[in-house]
Amino acid sequence: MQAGELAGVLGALGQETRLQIIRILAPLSKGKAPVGLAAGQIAAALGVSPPTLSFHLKDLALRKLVVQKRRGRELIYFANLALILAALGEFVGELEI
Amino acid sequence: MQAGELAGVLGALGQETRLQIIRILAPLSKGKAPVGLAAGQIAAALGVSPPTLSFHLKDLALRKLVVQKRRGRELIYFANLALILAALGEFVGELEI
DNA sequence: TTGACAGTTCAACAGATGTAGAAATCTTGA
DNA sequence: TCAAGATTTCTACATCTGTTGAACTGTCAA
Repeated sequence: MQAGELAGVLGALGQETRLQIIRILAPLSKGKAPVGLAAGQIAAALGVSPPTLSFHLKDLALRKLVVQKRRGRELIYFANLALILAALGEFVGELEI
Repeated sequence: MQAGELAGVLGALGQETRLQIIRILAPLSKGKAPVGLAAGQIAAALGVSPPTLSFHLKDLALRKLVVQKRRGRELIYFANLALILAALGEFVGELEI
């Protein structure tokens, strides 16, 4: 993890809407066959407008905290749990030493 | 952990200056006899002005991520590692389920 | 090819945030 | 009591952030 990168990850997760996005995607992003969730469904579930959701998804995707996959005309999003857990785990380890 | 509280903790840590405060305090805030660090020394170590440091310490103290103790005319700060690790641990647990 | 759907990008804006200088507060040592 | 030190609070300001409506892009179905 680069210097300054951890603050970026924590900051990205430290915003209510983005944290909710990760929380709703998490259980749908693991196991043998992750299913993910379409952008529109995330927006509906969270009660935010499409542009607002897209703004946050872009931020999360830039930091690779989510990944997207097209399915027809929908864009399916998945949480990158491996990266998130690695970042948090590294930080926890640093604090515990 | 209350709803919305986790985002607050992550957000507080997701700012370079505040994250550095926690990082510099962490090793000085544990063990049998935590020593902590005076506000002025933190400011000097981080290269930020006293008002700026105070602004961030207030934010961290409000969320109980740091605690203070007076020693003469200095205010010694300690990271509340138990709380930070509990919050991160709870979140990690939620993502891993 | 075209109409509708899904999502993003653009433009604009209010409000929040981070910072530093100046002033105020609190504590101690003489 | 008083001067100096340590830190906070006040004030001001530039920048960043989150949100929205409007416009745009890409995809599919008929």
